[in-house]
Amino acid sequence: MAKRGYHHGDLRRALVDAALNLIEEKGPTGFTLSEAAKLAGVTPAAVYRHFEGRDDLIAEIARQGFETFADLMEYAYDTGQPSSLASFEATGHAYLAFARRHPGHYVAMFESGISINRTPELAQVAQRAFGVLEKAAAELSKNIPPDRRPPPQMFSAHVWALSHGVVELFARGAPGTKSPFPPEDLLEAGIGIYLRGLGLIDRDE
Amino acid sequence: MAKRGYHHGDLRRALVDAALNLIEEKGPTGFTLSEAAKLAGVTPAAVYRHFEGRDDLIAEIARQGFETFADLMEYAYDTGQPSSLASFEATGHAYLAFARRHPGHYVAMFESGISINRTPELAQVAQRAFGVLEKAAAELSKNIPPDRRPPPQMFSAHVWALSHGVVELFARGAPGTKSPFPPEDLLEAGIGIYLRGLGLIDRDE
DNA sequence: TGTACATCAGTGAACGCGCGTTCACTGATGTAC
DNA sequence: TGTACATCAGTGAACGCGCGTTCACTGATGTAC
Repeated sequence: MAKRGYHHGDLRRALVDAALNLIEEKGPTGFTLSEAAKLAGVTPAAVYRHFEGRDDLIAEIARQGFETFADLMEYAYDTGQPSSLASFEATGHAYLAFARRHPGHYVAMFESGISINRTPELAQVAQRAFGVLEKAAAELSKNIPPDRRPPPQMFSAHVWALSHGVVELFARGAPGTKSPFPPEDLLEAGIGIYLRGLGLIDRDE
Repeated sequence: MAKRGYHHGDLRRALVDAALNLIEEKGPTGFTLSEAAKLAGVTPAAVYRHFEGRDDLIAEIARQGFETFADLMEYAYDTGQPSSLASFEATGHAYLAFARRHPGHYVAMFESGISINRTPELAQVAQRAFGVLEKAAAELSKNIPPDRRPPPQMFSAHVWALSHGVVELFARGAPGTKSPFPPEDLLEAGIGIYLRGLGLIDRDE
């Protein structure tokens, strides 16, 4: 058995894990401080030794989520280099992969209602994540003739919106809104068509 | 003053309006039955004369929302006829216009957690709305050579996802996630690039 | 037109519940000597 | 090695709150005669 600290060992982490499970199961609304504490085998009051309160716990989950998210995006970007096209496509895949593999984090980040500017630390790590997408978009856009080149921020926004929409509508157990296509295929095809529209992929490719 | 019914006149409608205002202001979480009743100038218990409970009230709001949404989509579609391209683009605009003009309805429909299959009536009206988009996509796709034509359901899914993503990320007062572009422009440009990618708009147009 | 009656929308009090948060405390762990 | 002490993570009881929902009721409105 791993070394334990004072009493519980690593309650902070245990609370984060418990809260993640609850968020995954019941959505951001279904999560309560008390239940997370109970899941971690601890009194609700104990939570206050590690977090300022409910919102602080959610914010910490979001922060960890953005951290992982940014790492994945950066890794994907590097994987695609030196091709700016491959890098761009890889970040798109990474987005969806993150949402699938870390649904609780994703919810805490985008649906929990906590502000991305809640703390400077949170804002910074979120910016790191989005920065990767923007960088990939900026480099890719250099391949477009200047006269028909949309602002790179615009087209990273497009990819982000498409990815987010696919996640929300089709990648979740969202009741009643099922697609006949796997979300991965849907997103990949969508980005492919989009890039063709920008003239970045050959029409017959 | 308009004719009043028994006591309140039209409490059912007043409750829906009150709930809509609350949802717009505070999100789906912030809405409570008691507060909606209070806003309508009535005791919480009175709500049960008109709705089975909290969820039933939300579902009714979603139903009305889908009704309006479907009407707008159909109107937009008709406006674009006989050009399938114009019809398709018009439904895209209608999507965003609806989300902007009826934010409370939009939230009740897509973010409240109520299932689209809660009642057959709700499922039916939702299907009517999405059916317009699918029809527009199907007609448009006839202009694409069969060998490079993606399934029309796929491409209505793309437009839906892009629209939803733009709404969620950029069209709302979502804290911290602002785009330097108006959501309308963002969506229009995105759909334009996408249609170019499908070969439905000339590259130089 | 006036009276007696039926209807039923809305009242007001009450309920049980779980929430987030506070507080003085306890007792296991780590540390100094 | 053993003892006295300090630390502080977690306890347990309590709080005030607003929630959704129920119930017997009341009294304004509509209707029959």
